[in-house]
Amino acid sequence: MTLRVASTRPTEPAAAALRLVAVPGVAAPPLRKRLANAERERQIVQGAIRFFADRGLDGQLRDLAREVGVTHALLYHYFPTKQALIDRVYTELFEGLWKPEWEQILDDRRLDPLTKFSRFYCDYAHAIFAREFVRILVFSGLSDHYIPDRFFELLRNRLFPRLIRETRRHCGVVSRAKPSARELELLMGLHGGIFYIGLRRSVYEQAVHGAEASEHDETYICDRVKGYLLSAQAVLYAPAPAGRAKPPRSPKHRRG
Amino acid sequence: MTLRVASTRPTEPAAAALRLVAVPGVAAPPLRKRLANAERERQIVQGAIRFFADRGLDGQLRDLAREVGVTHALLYHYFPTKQALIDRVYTELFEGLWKPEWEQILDDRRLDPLTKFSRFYCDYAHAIFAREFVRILVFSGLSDHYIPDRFFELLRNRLFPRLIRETRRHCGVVSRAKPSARELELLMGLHGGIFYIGLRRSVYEQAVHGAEASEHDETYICDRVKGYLLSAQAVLYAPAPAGRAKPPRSPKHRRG
DNA sequence: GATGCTATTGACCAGCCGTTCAACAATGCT
DNA sequence: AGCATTGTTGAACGGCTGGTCAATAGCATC
Repeated sequence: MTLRVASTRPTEPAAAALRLVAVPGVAAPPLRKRLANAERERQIVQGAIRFFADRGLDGQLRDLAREVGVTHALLYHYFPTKQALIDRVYTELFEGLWKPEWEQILDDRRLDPLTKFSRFYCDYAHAIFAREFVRILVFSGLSDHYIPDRFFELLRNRLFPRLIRETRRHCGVVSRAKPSARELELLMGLHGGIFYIGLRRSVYEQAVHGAEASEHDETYICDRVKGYLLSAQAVLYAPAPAGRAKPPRSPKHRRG
Repeated sequence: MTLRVASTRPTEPAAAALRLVAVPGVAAPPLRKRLANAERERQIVQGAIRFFADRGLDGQLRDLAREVGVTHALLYHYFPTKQALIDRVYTELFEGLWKPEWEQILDDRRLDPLTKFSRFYCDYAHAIFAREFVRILVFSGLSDHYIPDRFFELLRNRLFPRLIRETRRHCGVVSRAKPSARELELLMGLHGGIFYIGLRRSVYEQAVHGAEASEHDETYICDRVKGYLLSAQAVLYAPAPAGRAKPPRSPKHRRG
C-alpha cells in the first residue's frame, strides 16, 4: 500500500490537494487519473494476466486492483463479474497465440522435414514458453480445463497431423492413413518433452542443469528434433529385423 | 449435505434418536462414531490427499471434512492448522514415492542400458502417474514449490547421473565427466516427455489419441527409450560428419 | 452400570472476498 | 465558466473461511 493519504477521512476539501504532495522515500502515489475507457481496460486486462498467472485464478480482486493501481470497485465498471474478467484473460491469452505461419512452414514444399520440424519447434517454443501462458494453461487445466481443451483441439487438428505427415515423409513412408496411436505417442514424446522445458521454467522454477539455458534453447530443441526423426525411422517404420525385439520384461506385464 | 436432522435446533434429547432413523432414499447419515486416534487420523490424511489433489490447496476445510464424514472442527483436533495438514499431505505423498529398487536396476551390472532404461521408466511411470501425486506436484509447483523442489533434488542426485552414465555406456563413450548441459537436456527430452503423459491424463484430462492408452504405456515408453538412446548416439556422441549440420535458420537467431 | 477419558460436535468469531451503489471528480463540450 | 458525461472511489453487505471453545457423547475400564 503506497497511499499515505488518510483514507479513513471522508471526502474532505483538502484531500485532493494532499494527494499531490510527494511523500519522500515513497513512490508517488498514483493519484486519481481518469483514463480513456479502452486504455484503462487494457491496463486491467494486462494486469489481470500477470496477476492471475502469478497467484492463480483464486487471486483476490483487491490485490489485482492494487497492482493495477486502482480500486477493486473499478474492476466492476469494466467487467460485470470476476469470472467475466477471467474469461477475458482466457481469450486474450488464447487469441494471437497460434501463428498461421507455423502451418505455412510445415506445408512449405521447398523445405525438408528436419528443417520444418526444427524451425517450427524453435519458434513454437519461443512463443509457448511465456510464463503467463504456461502458468495459466496449467491453472486452467487444474480447474476448468478451458485453455487446455481449446489448445489441444488446435494441436490435434492443425499441428499433429502435419507433424506426423512430415515424420512419415522423412522416413520415406508413403501413407495418408490416420496417424496411429503409436505414431502419435512417439510424437507426444517430442512435443511433451519440449513443453516440459516451459514447465520447469515457469511452474517448477527449477533449472535442472546448471546454466540458465534460455539462450541455448535452439540447440537443445534441434537435438531433440533430430533424435525424434531418427528414432521414428528406427522404431516405427523400420522393417522388423529377424532378431527378437527383446521385451523389457517388467514386473507386471499384463495386457488388457 | 445428506444430513436430514434439523441442524439448527440446539441439542435436544430426541436428536440422538433421530440420527438413527433411516431416511428413505438418502444414504444413511454418518452417525457420530468414535474412532481410534490413529485410525481417524489416517482417514483424514487420505481424504485430504484426494481432496487437495482435486480442489487444490485452496480447498475449504469444511468441504474436506464433509467428504471425510466429520465436522471441520474435528480436523483441528488432529492438526493445529490447515498448513500443518497440507504439510502432512506433502510428506505422506513424498515418502514412499522413491523406490530404492530403481537405483538397483540402474546399477545392476548384468543389465544392458536399454533394458535398464526400459524397466526403470516403465515402473517409474507406473508409480508417478498417480493422479494425486501429479496434481499435487503441480499445485505445489504453482504455489510454494515444496514438492517440486524436493522431487527434483531427488532426480538430480539419484537419477539423472545414473541415466547419463548408462546413456554414455550405451553409446560406447567412456567418461566420468560431469554430465554436460547438452547431455542433460537430451535426457530431459525423454524424461519430460514421459512425465507429460501423466500431465495429459491428470491435469489436462485430454486423451490426445483416440484410445485410452493406459494399457499400452509400456509399448510407448519403450519406443521412446529406444529412440532416446539411438538419438544420443547420433546427436551427442557421433563423430562430427564432414557435411555441415544445417542450422534451422529460425526468424530470430540472435545469440546473447 | 457407573466413571473417566477424549473424540466429536455446534456455535461462534474475526477477517476475507465478490459484489453493489451512491457520491464524487476529471475531462470534453458549449 | 458552466454543464453533462462517465471514470473512479469509499463504504457497506452478505456469504465464506480458518480457527477457537465449551459442551456432548462414545468407548474402555472397573
